[in-house]
Amino acid sequence: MATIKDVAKLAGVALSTASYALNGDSKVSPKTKEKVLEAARQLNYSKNGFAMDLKRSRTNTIALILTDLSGPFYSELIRSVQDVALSHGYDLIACSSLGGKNSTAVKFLREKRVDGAIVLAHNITDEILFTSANSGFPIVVMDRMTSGEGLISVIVDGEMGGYTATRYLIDKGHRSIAYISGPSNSFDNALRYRGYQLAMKEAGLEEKSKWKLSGNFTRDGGYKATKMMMMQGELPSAVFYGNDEMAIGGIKAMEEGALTVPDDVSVIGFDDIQLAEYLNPKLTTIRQPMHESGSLAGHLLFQMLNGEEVNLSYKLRVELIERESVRQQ
Amino acid sequence: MATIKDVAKLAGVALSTASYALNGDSKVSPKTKEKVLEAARQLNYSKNGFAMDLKRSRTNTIALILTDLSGPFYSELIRSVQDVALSHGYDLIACSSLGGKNSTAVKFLREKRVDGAIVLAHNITDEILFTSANSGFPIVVMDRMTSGEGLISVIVDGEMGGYTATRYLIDKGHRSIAYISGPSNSFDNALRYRGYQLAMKEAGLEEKSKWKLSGNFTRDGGYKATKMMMMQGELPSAVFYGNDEMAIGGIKAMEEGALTVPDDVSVIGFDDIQLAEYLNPKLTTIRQPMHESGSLAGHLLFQMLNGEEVNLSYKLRVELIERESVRQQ
DNA sequence: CTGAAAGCGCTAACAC
DNA sequence: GTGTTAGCGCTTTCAG
Repeated sequence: MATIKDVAKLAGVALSTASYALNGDSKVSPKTKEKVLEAARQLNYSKNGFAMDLKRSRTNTIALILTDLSGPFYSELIRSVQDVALSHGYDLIACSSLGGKNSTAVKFLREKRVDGAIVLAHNITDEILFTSANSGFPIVVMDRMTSGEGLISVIVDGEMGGYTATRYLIDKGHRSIAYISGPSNSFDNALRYRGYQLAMKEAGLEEKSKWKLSGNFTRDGGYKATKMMMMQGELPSAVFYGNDEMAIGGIKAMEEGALTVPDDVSVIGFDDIQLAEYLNPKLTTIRQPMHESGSLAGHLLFQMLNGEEVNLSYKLRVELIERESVRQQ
Repeated sequence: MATIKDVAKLAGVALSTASYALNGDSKVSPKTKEKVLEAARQLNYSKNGFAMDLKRSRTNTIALILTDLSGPFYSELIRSVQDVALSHGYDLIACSSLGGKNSTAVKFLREKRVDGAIVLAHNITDEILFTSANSGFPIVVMDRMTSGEGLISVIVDGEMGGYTATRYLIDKGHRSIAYISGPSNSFDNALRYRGYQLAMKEAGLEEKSKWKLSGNFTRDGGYKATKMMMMQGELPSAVFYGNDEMAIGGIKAMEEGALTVPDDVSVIGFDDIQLAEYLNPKLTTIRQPMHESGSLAGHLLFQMLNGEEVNLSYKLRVELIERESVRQQ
C-alpha cells in the first residue's frame, strides 16, 4: 500500500506539500499540485483513513445503532437519518448491537470510532450509554427516556398511542379488549400498555387476566399468543397488539381458526409498518412518525456536535391510521 | 479523554505494561493487572479505536455496502452476512453508496477503513472496485459478474430466473406476455430480461414493443408503467415484472383500473420479498436465495482474508414460488 | 515481568 | 509556496 510518503518522493516534493495538495489546500501552486496528483494516480494511492482520523481526532462519521440491522421497520428511519447526515457532509454507518456487550455497536461507542451516535437498541444498557456519551461524543437515544451529559432522547409518545388505540376501540363499541404485549423489558411496550390501561380504566372496563398474553414483538409470538387466546374458549371482541408484527401473526392464527377479521374480532396494531396496508384486511394501526423522529434525532445530534444547547428529551406525537381491521360493534 | 498514558501514570506502571494488562496479555502479574484495570476504571478510560487500527493495520471489521440502507429486501441478506461475520469474530458495519463517488461506501473502500467488503450496490463503479480491491483487501460483489485481484462475485442466476418465470407463464397457457423492466444499467435486469427473451423465442412468441416499459425497480415505477400499458388499449394476458416492488405497484394500478388479478391479467414478480405472500392475491414470484447468497459471500470473504484460494465467481440457483397471481389461461 | 523507545500514516504548526 | 518536524494514541520489539 502506497503512503503519502511514497507519493511525495515520486513527485519530488516534501511530505507536507503532498498532504496539502491532496487535501486541496490553496497554498500549493497548481503545477506542484498536478505533479502530486499524478504521482498519487500512478501509485494508486489512497489515504489511510485511520491515520487521518487519529490525527484529526474526528471521523466525520456518525453511527446509527440498531438491535438488528435487518428489521424492515427501520427503513424510513434510516433514510431520514441518512439524509440529515448527508446534508451535513457527514458519513453514516449502521451497526448492530447483536451480541450485547461484545457487539460491534458497543465497540464503536466505546472506542469512539465515530463522532456521535443515534441509538435504537434496547440491548444497549444505560450504563454503556452513560459512560460513552459526553459533550464531545453526543448520543441520542430513541427507545428510552434517558439523559445525561451529551445524552438526550427523542421518543414517540407510546402511552398516548396506547391510549388512542384503546380509546378508538372503545368508541367503536368494543367492551372486551385484549392487549397482547411485547417483551417485558421493553420500554416501548410498557408505555403502550400503560396507555391501554388508562383508557380501559377511564371507560370502566376491565382487563381480563386470561387474555394477558405476551408475543415478544414478533410475528410468531403474536401467532402463538393468539392461538393460546383462542384455546381459552372466550374471545374478546377486539385485540390490541403491541406492534404490527404481532398483529400479522395474530390475524394468521385467527384465519386458521376460521375467525374473520374484523367481523368476528377486530384488530388494531402499532407502528404502521409498510406491510400494514397490504394485509387483508388492511390493518388499522398507530403510526409512529419514523421519518420525523429520525430526522429530529439527526438534527439534534448535529446541534450537539456543534456545541449548541438542546433539550434533554423530545416526545413526538403518534397518529391513528384507520383502515379495515376494526369494525363498529 | 483519558489515554493509556494517563492510565499507566495513575497505576504507576510503564506504558507497555498498561497496554499488556488492558489487552489481557499473560505476561503481567495479576496484581499489576488489577492495578491497571482499576486505574482505567477510575479514569473511565476506553481505548482509541483508530490508534489501535493504525498500529495493527487491521480493523477486524468488514463492511456490507448497499445502495440504500433502507431497502426491506435486504433483511435476510444482512442477517446472514452478520451471522458469518460474528462467527468469525469480526464486526460488521453497513453503509450506503448513496451519493456515488462521494458516498460513505466509497470512502470506506478507498480509505481502507475495514478489512474487506461485500458490495451490492450498482452505483459503485467497476473502476472503484478494481482500484480498491487487492489481495490484502478482498471484495465480493453481488450484483454483477466482475472479478480481479481480491475481487470475486457471487450472483444469482437471473437469466435462469427470467426464463423460469416466462416459461411458467407460457406453460399456463399465456401467449401475450409483457416484461416490465428495471433500470437499463442494471445487470440484474439485463439477466432477467434475457431469460424472458429466451423463453419467448423458444416458444415462438413475440415481445410487443408497445409493452416494453420500464419501471426502474420501484413500486411507483411499476405503477406508472402499468398505467401506461393500460392506456394503450390492448393488454397482455400476463405480465412479468422485473421485481416484486414493481409488481406491487402494477397490481395497484390494475386494481384502480377495475382489472382483477389473476382473472383479467396474470402477474409474476421476481425476488420474493417478504411482502409477496401478504399481497392480495398472493404474488407468484421467483425466489432469490438471499440467505444462501449472503452466507456464501461472507464465507468467501473470510476465506480470501485468510489467503485461501477461491473461485472467481459463484452462481446460485433461483426457485419458482407458486402462489395466486397467475391463472391457467 | 517491566520499561524505554520506535514507529503506524497522517496533519498542521512553524520556519524558511 | 515549500520543507521540517512534532506529535495523535497505540502496540510491540528489545534490553534489562
